[in-house]
Amino acid sequence: MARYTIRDLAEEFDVTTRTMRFYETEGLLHPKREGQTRIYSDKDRIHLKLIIRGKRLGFSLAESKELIQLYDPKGANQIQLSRLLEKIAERRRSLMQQIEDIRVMQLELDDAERRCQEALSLLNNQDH
Amino acid sequence: MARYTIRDLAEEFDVTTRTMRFYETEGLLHPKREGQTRIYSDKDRIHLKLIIRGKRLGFSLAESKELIQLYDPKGANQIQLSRLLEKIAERRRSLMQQIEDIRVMQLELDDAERRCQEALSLLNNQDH
DNA sequence: ATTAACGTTGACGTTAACGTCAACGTTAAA
DNA sequence: TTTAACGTTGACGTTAACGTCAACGTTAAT
Repeated sequence: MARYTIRDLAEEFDVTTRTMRFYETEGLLHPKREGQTRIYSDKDRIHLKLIIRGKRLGFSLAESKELIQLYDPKGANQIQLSRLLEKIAERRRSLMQQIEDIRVMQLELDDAERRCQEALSLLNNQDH
Repeated sequence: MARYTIRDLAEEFDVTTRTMRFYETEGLLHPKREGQTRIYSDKDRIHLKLIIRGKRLGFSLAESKELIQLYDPKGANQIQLSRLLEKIAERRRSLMQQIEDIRVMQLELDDAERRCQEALSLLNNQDH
C-alpha cells in the first residue's frame, strides 16, 4: 500500500492542497491521519483521478462523488444497487451525447478553420 | 429571416428567459429590439445552440463566446486570425482529450456495472 | 537556536452562472 | 374595463468550487 502526502498528489494532479482539503470536507477523499497530517492511499489517488477526469468532462463534484460510489458497490443493498445501475445507464447516455456533441463540434471547427485560412489568404493578396 | 421571441428560444433550448437576458449582457447574444421587446434571429438561435452544446461539454460561457467568434471571422486582422487558428487547435486538443476520457470512463462503467450485477446476484442467492 | 519548509484549522473573499423579486409597461381576451 | 399573460429593467440573493489569509504546530537543516 502506497503512502502519499497531500503535496505528492496535489503536484501529480496539478491541484492545490486547499483543493484537496476541500474535497475531503465534501466527502470525496478519505485520507488517514498520522497525528494531524493526512496520509493518502492508492484508493484516494484513484478517487482523485476520477474527480479530475470528471471535471474535464464537465461533471460537478456531486456527480464525481456518485461516480466514485459506482466504483465500490460493496455493502449496498438491492435497492441501492438498482439505483447504481440506473446511474450507470444515465452516465452512458450522457457520454454518448458528449461524443455526438464533440463530433459536431469538430466538423464546425473544420469549417471555422477553413474560413480563417480564407480570410488570411485574402489579407495576404491585398498586401501585394 | 426567422423571428423568435425570447420565449420561443427559451422553450426550445430549455433555459429561462432570465438566462437569455443574462447571455445578452455577457455579449453572447445580440437580439434586435422592437420597442423594448427583444427579437431573435436565426443567427441568435445558432449562437444559443452553440452555448448549450458548449455547456454539455463543460465549457464556460467565456469559452463559448470564443467558439461563437470562431464562427464569424469577418473583419478580423491577421493577428486575430492567427490567434483564432490557435484557439481552434487548442479546442481540438481539448476535444480529443475528452474523447479519451470518455473511452476510459466507459470501460470503468463496464466494470462498475459488472460489479453491481455480481453484488445483486449474490443478494438473490442469499434470498433463497 | 533559529530559520525554512511543510503541515494544520478556521474564517472570510471571490467568481461564474444564474435565480428571485419588485415595479413597471403592453397587448389580448372576457 | 379589468384581469391575465407576456414583456422589460434593476437590485439583490444563491450555489459551487475553490482562493486567501491569519494563526498555529512539527520537522529538518544551517
